[in-house]
Amino acid sequence: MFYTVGEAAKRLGVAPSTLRYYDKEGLLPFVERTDGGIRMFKQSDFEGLRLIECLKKTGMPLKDIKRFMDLCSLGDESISERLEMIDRQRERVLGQIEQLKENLQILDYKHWYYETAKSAGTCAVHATLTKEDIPQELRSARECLEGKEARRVVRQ
Amino acid sequence: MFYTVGEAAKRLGVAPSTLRYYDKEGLLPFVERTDGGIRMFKQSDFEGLRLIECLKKTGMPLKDIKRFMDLCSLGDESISERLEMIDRQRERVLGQIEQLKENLQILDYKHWYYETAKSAGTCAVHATLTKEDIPQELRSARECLEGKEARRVVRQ
DNA sequence: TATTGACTTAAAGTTAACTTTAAGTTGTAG
DNA sequence: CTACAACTTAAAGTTAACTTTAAGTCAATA
Repeated sequence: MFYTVGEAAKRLGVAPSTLRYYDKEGLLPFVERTDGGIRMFKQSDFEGLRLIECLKKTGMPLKDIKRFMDLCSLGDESISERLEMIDRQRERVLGQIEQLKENLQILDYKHWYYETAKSAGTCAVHATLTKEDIPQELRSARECLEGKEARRVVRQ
Repeated sequence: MFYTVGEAAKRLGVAPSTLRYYDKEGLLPFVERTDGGIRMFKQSDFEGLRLIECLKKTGMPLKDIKRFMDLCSLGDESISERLEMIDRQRERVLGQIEQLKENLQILDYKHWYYETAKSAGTCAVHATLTKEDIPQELRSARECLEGKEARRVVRQ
């Protein structure tokens, strides 16, 4: 069972032009053609496409994804290097999640800030509040916004 | 105590040209100038800059950040709308974290895949493995890669 | 007061990742 | 066999977010 570029694109939720572009950039060396030159996406091609999707959604640039695909074409010689690329990407994703969680805390603080201001009818209410009025779990985000430098305690 | 654009940029870990660009785009309406036209970043400006950083790192486009800054300039009238923007961004971040976690599972599966192939010296080893050989927690990621459509069971 | 490094702006250049356009080809349905 | 929708490529266009360049100004130090 085969898919044309349009059908494959629909199944993946991307534009056909995107798949053609990826192919042109060398990300899809596994896609075969009819004698007439029409791309035929096989069932097994979607595994590669889903990995590309995964790498792209975790921020890997297309040229690095191409590098990975090139390694795949090299066969068993390149297993270690592919593993290294995967591991580096895993580390990056862990870092991204951490950073998003930190930024989420700032947004949580801002949510509280504007909820409070909305109730009071004015942002000026925050001048009347003390540290203790800030919900416990939002205080560190508040300090981050205040721009307290992460202090490094150095003892000699 | 004031900072020039270069000092502020260093403190924030960005290029001075970036801050000038943000200013030109209207993201920094709060930054004042000397008579000679030199930007003077005050301590309190850094709170705005850190919020911009937060919104940017969570994927908000600059034009939306500008919109938020414009709302801030409007004063208490715009509290509700600012709250809505913050809440929408929080939702987006929660979604981003979820998506990263899903993609992390795929990378975890690929890590196992290549670790196993590396030990065996060939990717062909995976043809000899059954579902049961795949670590429990990696099976759903594997199925995702295989591209099983999320099946909707419709009973009449 | 002269030097000098950091500042200013406007405008052009860069990069990634597509998307669109134009001109032509393929392959299926009637 | 013809029509027509969907395919093909190459090349140009788009967008966001900067960065670089060029020409000039500011302000702290010798």
